[in-house]
Amino acid sequence: MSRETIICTVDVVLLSLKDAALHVALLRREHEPFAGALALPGGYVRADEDEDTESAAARILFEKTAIVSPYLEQLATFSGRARDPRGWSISVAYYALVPASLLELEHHPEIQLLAVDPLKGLPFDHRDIVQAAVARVRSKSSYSSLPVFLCGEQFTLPQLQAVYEALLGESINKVSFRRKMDELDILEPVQGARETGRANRPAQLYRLKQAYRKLLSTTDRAINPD
Amino acid sequence: MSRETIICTVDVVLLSLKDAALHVALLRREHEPFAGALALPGGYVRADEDEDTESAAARILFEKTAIVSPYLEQLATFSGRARDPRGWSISVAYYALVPASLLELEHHPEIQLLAVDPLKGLPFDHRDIVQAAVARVRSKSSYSSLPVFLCGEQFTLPQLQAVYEALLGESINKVSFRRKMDELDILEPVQGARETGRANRPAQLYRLKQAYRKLLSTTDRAINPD
DNA sequence: GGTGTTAGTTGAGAAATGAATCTAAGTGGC
DNA sequence: GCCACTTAGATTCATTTCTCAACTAACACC
Repeated sequence: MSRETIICTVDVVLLSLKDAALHVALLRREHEPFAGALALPGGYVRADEDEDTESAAARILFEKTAIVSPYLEQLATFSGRARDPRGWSISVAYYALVPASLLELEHHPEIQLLAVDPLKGLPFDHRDIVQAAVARVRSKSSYSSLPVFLCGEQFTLPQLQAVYEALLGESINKVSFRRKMDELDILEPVQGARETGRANRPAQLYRLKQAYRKLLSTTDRAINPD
Repeated sequence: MSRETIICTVDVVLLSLKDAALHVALLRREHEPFAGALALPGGYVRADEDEDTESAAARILFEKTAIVSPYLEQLATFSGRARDPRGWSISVAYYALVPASLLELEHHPEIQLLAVDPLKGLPFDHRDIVQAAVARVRSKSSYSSLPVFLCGEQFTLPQLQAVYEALLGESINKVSFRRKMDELDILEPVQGARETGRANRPAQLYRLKQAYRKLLSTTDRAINPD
């Protein structure tokens, strides 16, 4: 290996909300180092197969979890000698947001969901990577529409507010929240659809407007992490 | 070259303010491809020499321009087949902010400063990278202390406000600006030091508080691009 | 000492925010 | 069928925050 040639990997931080707390999806490693340990899904970037690192991330996430995330964004690149016992390495980290319904245990028995808050015991620098992803998601949550990707296809405003509150760790004023959602102008009511099965007034169901449903290009989003 | 082995480079977007407009520092390429064209300073990451990609960026910036930037932050990683005629490649991009005084032409004759606003004719995907850096700087300018790194060691509040206004492209209310600076609590007046040499009331000189003068760690900043 | 120019502060009016209240729309008890 | 209960969603209004303009301050120059 020439001195300018390097092994490049990607790691994916797959986040979801469970019991009103952020959880990260981890898999048991099959190979050394750290065989048997819980770690982020990751793998090698293949210049001959992958269009770029984002498609490498999507490929690896799908190969390892069979999940196609509606939101996948580049987080940062981690490099150095300390992060892997085998020596200097580089990894482009991505983070993905999926609704809890996509991670139901019966369909994905290999995925372990771990709360991100007291997070410990991860191999490599995966704890740093997860914390970076969590910080980014929480930071963007205060002024963007990011959290809608943690909800399912359709959701009510009270549900969405609860998601924001879980991420930000504080309660939000109902009027302010609805005003902000109105300003963002990214939601549309699902005509005629209301919540069902509760013993009180059912809430209006909303969904992301079509224009925001498909992913923006990676660079657009990586650049304006806000 | 095995299929999982890749050439990894870094590119540095060195930004400064000249004539109230953002400019990017470019160098003439010595080698093919695009020999002779103006391009971002960049080079190979060397696993045997560089601690990580950030120190690679600092090393390359210094080797090519003799500049040590007080602010250097990871921007994003660009990859794919289209960005380099030689084939699939990957580059970790960093951006740096320096005061105009550090770029005076007599000391750096090899550096060409180009306004970032109508930016065209750059090789590779360097235009995308510069635009990403500019978008990031502008975006962070609205709520952070980033722009102080475009000023010199000491500066007055009216000078700093002019820098913010140049970046944001709009005028800022004087009271709001001073209130925000006060809240940020990152500046301290230089005792006894005031602006000199103008025919009116001289302004108080300020500087970044010591705690903010040294760089934070890359990951800290890359994670919270806000 | 007066004048012009820019620094920095003050205060009134406008706008945004947030807590409490009120009305609406369902279910279930009786 | 009517009433009580619960939660959705709108409204009200006090409070805070922002904005603009005017005002005072400090210097150089004439």
